[in-house]
Amino acid sequence: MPKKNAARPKDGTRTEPVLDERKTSILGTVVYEYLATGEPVGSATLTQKYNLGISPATVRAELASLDQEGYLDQPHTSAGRVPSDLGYRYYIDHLMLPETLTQEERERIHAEVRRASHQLDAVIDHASHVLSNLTRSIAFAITPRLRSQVFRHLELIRVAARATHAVLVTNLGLAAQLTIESKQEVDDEQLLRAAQNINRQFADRPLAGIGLDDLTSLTRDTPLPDDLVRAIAGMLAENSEADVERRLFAGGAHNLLDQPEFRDLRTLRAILDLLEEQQTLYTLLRNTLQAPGPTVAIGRELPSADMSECSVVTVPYRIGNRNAGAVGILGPRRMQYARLIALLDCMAEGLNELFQGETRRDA
Amino acid sequence: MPKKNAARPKDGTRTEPVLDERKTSILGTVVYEYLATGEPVGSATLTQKYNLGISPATVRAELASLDQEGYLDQPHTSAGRVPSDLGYRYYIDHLMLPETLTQEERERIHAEVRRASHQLDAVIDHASHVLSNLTRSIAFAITPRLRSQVFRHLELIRVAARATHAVLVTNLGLAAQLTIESKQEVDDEQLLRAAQNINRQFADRPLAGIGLDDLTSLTRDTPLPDDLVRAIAGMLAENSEADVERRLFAGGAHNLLDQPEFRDLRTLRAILDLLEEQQTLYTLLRNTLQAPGPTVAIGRELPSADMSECSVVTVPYRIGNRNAGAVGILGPRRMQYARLIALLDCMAEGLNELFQGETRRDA
DNA sequence: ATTAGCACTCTCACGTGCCGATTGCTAACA
DNA sequence: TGTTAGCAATCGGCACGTGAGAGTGCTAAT
Repeated sequence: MPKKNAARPKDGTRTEPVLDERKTSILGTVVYEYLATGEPVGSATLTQKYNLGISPATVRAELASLDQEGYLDQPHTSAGRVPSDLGYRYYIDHLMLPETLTQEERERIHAEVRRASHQLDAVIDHASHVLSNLTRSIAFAITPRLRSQVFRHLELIRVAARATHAVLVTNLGLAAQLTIESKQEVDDEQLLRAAQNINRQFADRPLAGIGLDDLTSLTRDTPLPDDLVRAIAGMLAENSEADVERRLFAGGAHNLLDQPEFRDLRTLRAILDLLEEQQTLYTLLRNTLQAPGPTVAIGRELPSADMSECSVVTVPYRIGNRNAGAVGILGPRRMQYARLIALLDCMAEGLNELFQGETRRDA
Repeated sequence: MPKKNAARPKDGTRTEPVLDERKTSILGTVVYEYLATGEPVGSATLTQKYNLGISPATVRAELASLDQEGYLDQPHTSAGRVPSDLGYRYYIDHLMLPETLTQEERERIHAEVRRASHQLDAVIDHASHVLSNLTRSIAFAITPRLRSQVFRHLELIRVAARATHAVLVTNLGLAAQLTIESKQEVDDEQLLRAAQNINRQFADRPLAGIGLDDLTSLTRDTPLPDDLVRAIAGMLAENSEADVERRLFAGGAHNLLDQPEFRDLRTLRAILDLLEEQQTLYTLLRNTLQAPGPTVAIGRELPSADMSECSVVTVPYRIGNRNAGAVGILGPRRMQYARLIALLDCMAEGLNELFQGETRRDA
């Protein structure tokens, strides 16, 4: 048998193509069939529904081999085979045909994205809802990093002698909020003058270009406490220690109830916990933010053991040329990867266009 | 038998006390026992565990009577009795003993409320999380009405020729956002001057006292389009047509998975839908906002048929002397009403104190 | 190397029968 | 007349057994 392991380089590939042609074909068919039906696939089904040119017995031998190599799993002795994490991985990296949406679908998604276009939170929220309905999975998204936005206004509010509330408004209308505790006391007058200075100096400047130097020089004549200035700078630069976390939107849990994978209440509960806790999903999106395109994580590839029955597909969106945020979906491992990737890509593209417009208007 | 239907007036009472003493006693015992065990209550249990002074046969007769009058239900022929909506209602209105929390519990709750005290959204979010864990139910809450807060700053951002984004900052740090479409075009200069005027005029004024008159007189010399001014006024006055909806925080769905009532996936799904949709819960809280104390709605008393297996307890919280928002919990009808009411009361009290402090500081 | 045949294994659905819990009824009783 | 004891009847739930169906792995033949 000729081994056609063409070493086509591919982004995000984690497995080398090491299976011979026949194994490849059988693995691909098993995954395809299982994605379609949800039933474990046996040798009979394979030979009857697909023209493989070999007998069930041979298929069985190959299945046993793929099983042993870790690409397939067997729910129980007398059941067919089901793809393992590795099997899905191989399928996605080497076998899957990219799906293209119809023009109508693309336009509908783009139209949906534009609908709530004037409010940033609403855009991201709406996008995740649309995705959730479209994919019948959990969809989640984070708002753009501040550094991809343009400074508009900073409001400093004294909430207590040593506590200041900072509200940041950008070109996209986002109001990032942060409460800062300072060691020294501040009064309204100080805050007002500092805010005036900051606003005058930074008006319409991209946040990416504002550093601590700018701030300290600015507030030299309005002596705010050092730690307060540093916190404000941290907020603008979106440092991780300043916990100005971008908001995470997640929804669509009810879609999971349809999936047989979640009949088990324990896994369902784990996923609901995950949604409430937010941190895990947030980190997940943040980590894939620098990826050039869609990222897929399958089962135990995911950071939490609670998600071992799930897969996550994420894709970043851009503002201008800068990756700014990301959207993703969380569903059972048995998901229509090709279609979901296409949908997510389309959604990201819609967001890109939307934000492209926003920045152009400001440039 | 003497009928001691003392007509004690009570807030929120919807049923008259019409049952004789023995029926009352039996109904109360059934509810009490069912709340404790979750098992349908039969005549044997009642006579053995509680000293009623009558025989099982007599109890059976009374149970049958209460059943026929609608206070009790029977899951199936050979099962004990379970309280109906009406039964719970009667219990809550006439039989339930108010529960008082221990000093330690009260202080822990108050401490929790104060923990995230400097950011309004965080306060409400945190409160609902605490409640959710404490009650092992779904907890939800809405942020305070604008009219109970004090104007701090209004920022007007031009997002398109005919679209303006308004960000309102109050003494509590809340940034209400609203995108306004106007018929005429506006430019940055107009918006800037209008915002300056508004901010100068309204600084530190209670939002409750700001009306359309104030606004129109203000913007007379900075001619913004009429509809834009009206929209801003609507935003400040929090008119319903300006959909500056206060945010709803809801969480704790995973708690429901423990409850046997939600083993049925359909009802679970309905509740998850409800949480995502938000409008129903929002309206629920809004409608009970003017109540003087806790409000209980049981099963079919609730506005949605999907909640027929649930009960909701809500309680408003105040800023100063004004009802400003509300917190609530949603759980199975079989809930520890007395305890939950005490917890909610305590939580509301904590919020009251917190906000009382906020306003005093501003006054 | 491939294939047909076959025995084996395992799950699932279904039917059965029994147990326990509870009721409503009736007749006796205070 | 209200209360009680006794009793037959009803029903849900559980354990058990059984049989069908699906699919495998092995072996021997091609």
